[in-house]
Amino acid sequence: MGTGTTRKGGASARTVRAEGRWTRRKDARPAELLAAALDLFVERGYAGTRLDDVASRAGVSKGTLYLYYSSKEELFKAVIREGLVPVYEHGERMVDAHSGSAEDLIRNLLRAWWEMIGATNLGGIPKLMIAESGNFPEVTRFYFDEVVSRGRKLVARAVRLGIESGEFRDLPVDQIVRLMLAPVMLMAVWRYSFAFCDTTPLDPDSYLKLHVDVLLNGLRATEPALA
Amino acid sequence: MGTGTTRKGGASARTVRAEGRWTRRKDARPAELLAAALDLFVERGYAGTRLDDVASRAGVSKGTLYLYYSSKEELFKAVIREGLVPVYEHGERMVDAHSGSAEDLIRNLLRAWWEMIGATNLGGIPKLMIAESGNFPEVTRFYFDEVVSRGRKLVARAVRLGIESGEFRDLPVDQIVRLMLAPVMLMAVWRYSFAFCDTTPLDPDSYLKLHVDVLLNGLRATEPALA
Amino acid sequence: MGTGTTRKGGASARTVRAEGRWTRRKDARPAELLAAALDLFVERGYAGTRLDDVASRAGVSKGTLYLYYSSKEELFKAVIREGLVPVYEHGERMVDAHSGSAEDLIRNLLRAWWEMIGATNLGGIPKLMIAESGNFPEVTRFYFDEVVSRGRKLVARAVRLGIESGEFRDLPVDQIVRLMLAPVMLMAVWRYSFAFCDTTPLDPDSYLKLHVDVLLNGLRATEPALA
Amino acid sequence: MGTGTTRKGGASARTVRAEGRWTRRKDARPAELLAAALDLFVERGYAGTRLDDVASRAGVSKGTLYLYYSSKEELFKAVIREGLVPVYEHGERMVDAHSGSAEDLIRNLLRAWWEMIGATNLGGIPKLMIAESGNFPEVTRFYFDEVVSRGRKLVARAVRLGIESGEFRDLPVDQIVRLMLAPVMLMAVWRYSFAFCDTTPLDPDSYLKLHVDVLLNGLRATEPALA
DNA sequence: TATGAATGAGGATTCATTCAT
DNA sequence: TATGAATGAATCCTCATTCAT
Repeated sequence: MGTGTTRKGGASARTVRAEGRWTRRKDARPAELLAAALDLFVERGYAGTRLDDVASRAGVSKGTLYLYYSSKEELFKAVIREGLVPVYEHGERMVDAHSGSAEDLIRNLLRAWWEMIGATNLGGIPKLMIAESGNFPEVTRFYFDEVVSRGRKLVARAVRLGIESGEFRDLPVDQIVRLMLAPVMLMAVWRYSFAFCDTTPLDPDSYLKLHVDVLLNGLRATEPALA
Repeated sequence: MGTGTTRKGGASARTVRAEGRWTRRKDARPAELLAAALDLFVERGYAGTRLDDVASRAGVSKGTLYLYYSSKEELFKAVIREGLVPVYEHGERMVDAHSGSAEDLIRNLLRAWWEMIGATNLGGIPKLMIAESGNFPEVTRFYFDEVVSRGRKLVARAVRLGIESGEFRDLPVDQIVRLMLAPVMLMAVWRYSFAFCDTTPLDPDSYLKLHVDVLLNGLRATEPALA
Repeated sequence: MGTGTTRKGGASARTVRAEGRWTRRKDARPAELLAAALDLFVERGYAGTRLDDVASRAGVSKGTLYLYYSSKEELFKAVIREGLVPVYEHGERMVDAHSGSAEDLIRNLLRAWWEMIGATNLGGIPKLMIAESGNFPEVTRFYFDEVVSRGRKLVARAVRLGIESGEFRDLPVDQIVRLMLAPVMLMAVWRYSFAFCDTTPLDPDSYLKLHVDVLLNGLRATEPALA
Repeated sequence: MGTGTTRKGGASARTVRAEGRWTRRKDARPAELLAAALDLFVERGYAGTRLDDVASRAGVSKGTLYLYYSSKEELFKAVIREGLVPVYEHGERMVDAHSGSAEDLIRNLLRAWWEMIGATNLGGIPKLMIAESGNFPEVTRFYFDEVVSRGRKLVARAVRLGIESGEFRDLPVDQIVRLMLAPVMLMAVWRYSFAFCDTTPLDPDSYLKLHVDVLLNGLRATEPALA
């Protein structure tokens, strides 16, 4: 998987002779391993995943794993650490760069989250982290600080913008943030848990749209009749 | 451990049911076992839970577990099966008996869910089921059919009531149902995953109140400005 | 092995019904396991010994070992700890009780050491400890303090007796002690290392006799020529 | 490590042997490798020593080891084979060349053994061989024949000289030989096992002197009073 | 019904060995 | 000649399950 696509980027292929096959391989390995591990951890949980399976899904032998990660736990930590943080860094730049209505910003944020995380296999990480929180308190704390908290802060900035500009009513920001995130987060979790049972599956786009519409409508300040 | 004292309380039950002196005990055991198993499964996951620990938490020996459940998997299934179904039966009777506004019904349903499930240790079951869905497809299907689907239907009836009565706008019911459930469900999952990291914890009551307020406000039909 | 002989002690066999078969078994287990472990550790070294082999030599399964010793290292420690210490306690009582010439005491001590340790399979412990000293510093220290040091002190008391009574010349005691112990110790080590190569094996009794004769003769005070 | 300096000394050897520029190096490698291997084998035992560590201590990569020794076992054999044999050849020439009293010869032999073996890191070989005798019977036999037996024969010649010349009593030679060797041998073994625990360490020179004094005194023929 | 000793299959981890470069 | 990435057999250890009492 990763190998094929990587090779496409012919630019680097030009230097193949200089780097040697192994060099290219060695550089690609960690990413391949993490991808395989993520898939299996999400599907079967930490304990239910055999390193043998991770290895063979990544197309290497069991021993090779240990050249890159010194234990199953380290592999798990790497999956969590390397997973979402980069995406959130992107998100922060997005908010920094924004100019326009809070409403637009929120729409964009939630949509971006879905597109970059929820709809990709990174979306399995929240489920994984929920499942294993009890067994890895330190990793959980890392995830909470680096992902959950940052995500909340991101959205909180947008909400505060809206309140300050008068777009939204003045409601407790941290609660609003949770209300905003819950449906998207849960939809991601759902994909990796109950989706296969669900005979009336959701269309993510329209669900997302409805969520934002209803929520923003509920928040809107221009609502004299309802107060 | 708790066994001795429990037996005491069985004195009256013994005469009432006119059964052998072990009957009360026999009935009580599974409940104790299931409670212990639920707690541990939720905390550590299925694979991470040792039957030894379940047994000692329930105050019995490991062998005794096998008198009641023929395998770890059966114990797990029982935890799921006996857990939420009775509560949902209660919920159905609640909707059947309701007369009044859809708004009130929804308020009552969500509050009842929280009080009977979210705030008790039954609230761990959704987390557990999410975590183990990949390893137990059949149990997951059972849970989905008997719990998730029923819950959705329950809420769907209330939403439809509101639409029919003109309280709510005419929006896709199944999506609205999900929007309604997501925050409460996630709050329950949170209690068993990230809560211990969260330095700004939520007050469930005010959060629930806000959720219903904002959501119902967003749904309200009297909203000419938004069309 | 241990089982059969244990059963002989009919006195305890009388209470068999009361104790049950397992009880007797359970009590005997640690000793059986330690005996098997000692033999194999001595023969193959720590790393070269598989717990599987220890178990099957003791007539139990691999898992049973772990009911008594929580790891291979703990088993090793137990082998060392339970091995020689009791014998040395016996030796100390021997010196305490002694009255007579220092020469006799030394003869008795060395002979007793050989009979109780060197000639039994406890004699493998010094070899084992020498071989593994680098890998288990703490155990080595324990062994040194509880066995080596005590043994030296024991013999030192006897030597000092002889010097004080005028039987021996006044020579550095700690060096004399080492000279006294070296041949017996090495003979024990030899049994578990090179003995199988040695086509001219030693008769321990006559060797021991010669050692004591030559050594005591060398120490003797009535040696005008050497002063 | 030592490589650079060693290479320097090879300048003349290169021209003498008229071989490729790597020849000197090629010859040097095994010595470096054997030295590294000896140190680690002695410290940790055969099984406890990783070839990775041997390689890095010798300053080469793991693969390089295999250019010189086809397996770990071959490396071990080489360590034993190349270790003491040359020294014993030297010892034999020493006895051949000797003229003088048996007493002097024995003093010289034991002192030479200590200086060339016991006090150097070759002294670890006896410990190593004791520890691994059970796992390498063939190597043990080699060692026994080429080292132990030769050493005994060497000393036996000296003892017989003394008996024939009337210096010593007529006692069983093979046992006397063992008595002679035991303290020095054990002192060497000690350095690599319990020395680090020993708070009252031995001065090898005075110990050796005392040993020879007491032993030879014990052997002396002019002892009418003691018979 | 209750116990807990015993079992052994399963999986994480290590490390000697190979081999493409 | 030298490297070090890759391999997989070997072994420790865990824990669900059994069964004699």
